Amino acid sequence: MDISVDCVVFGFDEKKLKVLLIEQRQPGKDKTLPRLQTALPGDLLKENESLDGAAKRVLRELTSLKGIYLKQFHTFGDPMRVKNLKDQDWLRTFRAHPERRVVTVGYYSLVKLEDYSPKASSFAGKTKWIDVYELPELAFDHNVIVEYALDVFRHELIADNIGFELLPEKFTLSQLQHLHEIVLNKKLDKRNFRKNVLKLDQLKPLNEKQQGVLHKPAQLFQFKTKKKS
Amino acid sequence: MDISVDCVVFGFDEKKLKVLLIEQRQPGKDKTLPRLQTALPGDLLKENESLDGAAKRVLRELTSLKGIYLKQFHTFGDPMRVKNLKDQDWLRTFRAHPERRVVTVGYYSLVKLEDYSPKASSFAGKTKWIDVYELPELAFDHNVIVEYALDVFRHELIADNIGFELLPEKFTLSQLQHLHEIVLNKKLDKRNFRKNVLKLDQLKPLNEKQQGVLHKPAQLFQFKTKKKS
DNA sequence: TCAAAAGTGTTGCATCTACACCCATGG
DNA sequence: CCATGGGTGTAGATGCAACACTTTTGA
Repeated sequence: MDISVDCVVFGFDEKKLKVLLIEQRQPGKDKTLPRLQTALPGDLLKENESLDGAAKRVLRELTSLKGIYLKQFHTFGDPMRVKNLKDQDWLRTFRAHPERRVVTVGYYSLVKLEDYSPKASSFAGKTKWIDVYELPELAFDHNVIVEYALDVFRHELIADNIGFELLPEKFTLSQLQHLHEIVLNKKLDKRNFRKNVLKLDQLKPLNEKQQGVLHKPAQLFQFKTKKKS
Repeated sequence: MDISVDCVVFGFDEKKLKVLLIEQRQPGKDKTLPRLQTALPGDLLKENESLDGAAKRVLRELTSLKGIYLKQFHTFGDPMRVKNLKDQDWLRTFRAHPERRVVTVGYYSLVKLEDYSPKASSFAGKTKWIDVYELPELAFDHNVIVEYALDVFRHELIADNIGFELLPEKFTLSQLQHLHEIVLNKKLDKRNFRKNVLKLDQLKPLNEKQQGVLHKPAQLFQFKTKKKS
């Protein structure tokens, strides 16, 4: 039995909440056409690696960012989760033991898109940001895993206001609010949102304003400091 | 690499919050004295078993109760978690591959003590209920696992009022309140507690009162119905 | 009649929601 | 000077915490 980690990497581009996916053209075998496989980044756990370590490694292979928000949220162990035909065909192209059962530990991660640049080196396939609300069919049970991650993320966004993990280093309150609105899928009141988020005392106003916008430039803020939970 | 599940089974006896543990005398090897090993119930995942299935099986082997509250809460994968000496000695007494690394998926469970009766058949060792606030040193990282479980349980007790899962079928509001007080480790106001818990509309008052108590007998309640989350 | 826990409402305070107008900037 | 989003305060409603006395039963 194998163990893997899969990472649901969320990013935010001012309009959409996105998930980082790996797209790979599956070589056509015999008469069948090549299929496009889309999957979460993940990998088998190495012999001397912790779970968190494996998740970090997977992230490092995707991007060179450090200090990214990363959290284990659930473990998926259906005995059949990697057994269906198209997934098996695909696994055979790169796994030593494609037929083995795999239990996977799900992590979700929040990255600042402004800093993100894909690392070409690793992950043979191409990485792609895809709107979380418009996901294609993914490999294995990865659609389920993303839904689960999103669910947990929403709860933690409300409870811990971790939204700024998805925004640039310096951001405006409107950006933060838009993010919340998209993740939670509902409109929020501007004045109330600002009161609430400022009361949490996690944001530091900067002596700096937005530049080059065609309206009144907004105050920029910065995330104060890691909070202990 | 192996995968196991470990179950943190909580029970409540009107005074204390307890955890069900397995106690086994570890045969002394050579000159050393026999040691007492205390551990969470758990087992390796079988080839065709889901994680939830394995957790249920472990529970079934402890007790004949069905329909018990059971929830996955975290997965523990430190590469060294089963490697220390005393744990290795013990593992050698019953594991086919004691040296193998084990990643374990933690479940916690709530059982009604009134219905509980230990199943002698399985788990060679003896089962024991131990106060969660006075745990001895447990095998592996089981102390950490219990702490984690307790933490999650507290949050879910507040959020979902799952307390009645630990009480007899019929219970009084005072019993429920005492349970909350012990789990959360703080005193609660009687009137407010009753208002709150009744507002949730999960309890059905019965046409029945406590019997044989030397004070005004209390109204009995029953948990209404499984709520969907 | 005593002891022991059951049961019950109200008030003040804090929090949340709903809501509309002026401001600063770039074009 | 116009368009665009930025920024701000309040009143009313709601929710929550604090608090004390009467009731019922068994002994």
